[in-house]
Amino acid sequence: MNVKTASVLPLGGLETGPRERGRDEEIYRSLYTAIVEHHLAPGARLPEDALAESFGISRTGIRKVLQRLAHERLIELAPNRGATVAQPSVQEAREVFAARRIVECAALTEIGREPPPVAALDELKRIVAAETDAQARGDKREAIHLSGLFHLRVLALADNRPLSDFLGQLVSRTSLVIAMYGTPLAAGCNRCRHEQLIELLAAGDTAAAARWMDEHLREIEAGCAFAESEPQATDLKRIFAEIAKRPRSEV
Amino acid sequence: MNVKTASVLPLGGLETGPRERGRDEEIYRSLYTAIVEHHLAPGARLPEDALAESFGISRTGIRKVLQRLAHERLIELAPNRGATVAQPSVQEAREVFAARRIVECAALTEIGREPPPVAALDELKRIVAAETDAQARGDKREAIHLSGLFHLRVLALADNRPLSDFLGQLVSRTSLVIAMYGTPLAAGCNRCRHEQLIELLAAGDTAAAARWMDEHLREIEAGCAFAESEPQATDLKRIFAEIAKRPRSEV
DNA sequence: AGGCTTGAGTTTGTATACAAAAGCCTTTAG
DNA sequence: CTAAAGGCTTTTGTATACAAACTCAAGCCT
Repeated sequence: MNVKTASVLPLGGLETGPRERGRDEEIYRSLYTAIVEHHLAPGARLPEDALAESFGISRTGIRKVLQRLAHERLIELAPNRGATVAQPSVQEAREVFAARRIVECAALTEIGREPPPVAALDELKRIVAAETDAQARGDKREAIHLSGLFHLRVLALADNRPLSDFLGQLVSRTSLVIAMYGTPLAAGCNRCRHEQLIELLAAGDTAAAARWMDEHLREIEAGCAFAESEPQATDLKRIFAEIAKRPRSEV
Repeated sequence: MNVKTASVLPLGGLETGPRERGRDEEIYRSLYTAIVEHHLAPGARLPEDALAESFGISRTGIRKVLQRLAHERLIELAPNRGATVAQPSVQEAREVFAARRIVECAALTEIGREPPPVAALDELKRIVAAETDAQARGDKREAIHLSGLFHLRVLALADNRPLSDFLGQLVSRTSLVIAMYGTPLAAGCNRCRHEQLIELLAAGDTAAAARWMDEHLREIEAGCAFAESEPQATDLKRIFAEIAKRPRSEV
């Protein structure tokens, strides 16, 4: 989609800007990934200077990205205090799950009674397969990512952009909630489950699909141990260097 | 809520910054109001220079506000082209209505079976009364504003912050849709309708309330004539001067 | 005569500089 | 030895300057 030039340059790049457009989109992507994949723990401070240096641009560019993340509630922006990775409270966590139940279930009952196109179902099957594979390899991060992607692609069946964007936010925040309150075993039981939903969708039984989704989300929520967590120090440069060199699973 | 100092200063203020916090919140509010109350037509250009001069701050502060509005999809931010008031396409308009149906109806069925607290119902009645009054005076802008507020306060019964924020965005965008496609008579039939919903809520009949809401939103959508509209030139300074001196209805 | 190119003027993109606020550490007095 | 106060450092807030990109229009070439 974007240019994806060879911007893995020495990171201490001499020239001020490689002039490729979508540079800040790339920076946003890096920070986003770092947060939802738990490379940055909730509560971690994000000083503008450090970020600017890490990405080789000035604070001006960083602030734009930070404000976008703040609007998506992935970070918190306190006046004169700067940015920190958001730490959703227990109440916020429950509200995120409640919102997901409402949106995802309602959208599922709204989609037409006839089964979705086979191409869409095939894509869902591919995601589940990749999810199975990731779990077999013990790659927890990829598994969480693919689980979120599955929910997103299911909602895409409703063909409603505002709703899809909103669920994207909720899925991201769910990732934060799991970072704070999630138990390791909670993410494990998704595999078989997601396959069940595909079957219900293929059969065109939207009512059953909605009921299934409600139960599924309640199980995930129940798998969280809502207790407090503590912040931890992080070194930003190492984290982003690792993210940059990782292969990217298609969005 | 915020300090609300006497910041109606001569507008050509000599000192660089009055130092009151919430200054850009106030600027955001002005722009937001100008857009949703149709003082700024869809497609109107919003040059940073002109806005900066109008509000007496530099472009830096304006850009922050502009990015927030862009994220809420009230304006569109084209690279190297600047900001314009969003012009939702017909498809986007329909998606906004569809999203509202899904969210508002589902939230209504989710709220507890017992009737809401009397204080909440009283507030809704007050809003409807103000709405009736505004329509009697022929104050179309206030009527639209109060109609949106009514929907927002109804959803507040679900007590879910993410959902409320999302509906806030959808209501704003509905205002834009009406600016582009709305027929003058469409907004007129809301009065009696809103009273009906209060009765259903008071009776605790959430299923009927959800059905009512679905039909209500479909009627509003049906009241729109989905055809094209043309941009128009605007003088920013006069618009914001008028908004600043207008009395503000709460929230 | 029409389309393409080139130029000025305008608007946005980005960096940097400076000022204000918050945090932290030292120092001092009780 | 503790606690409060003061300055010092770090970090953010804001403006401004300069560079790049786009718009629009006039002129030139085909």
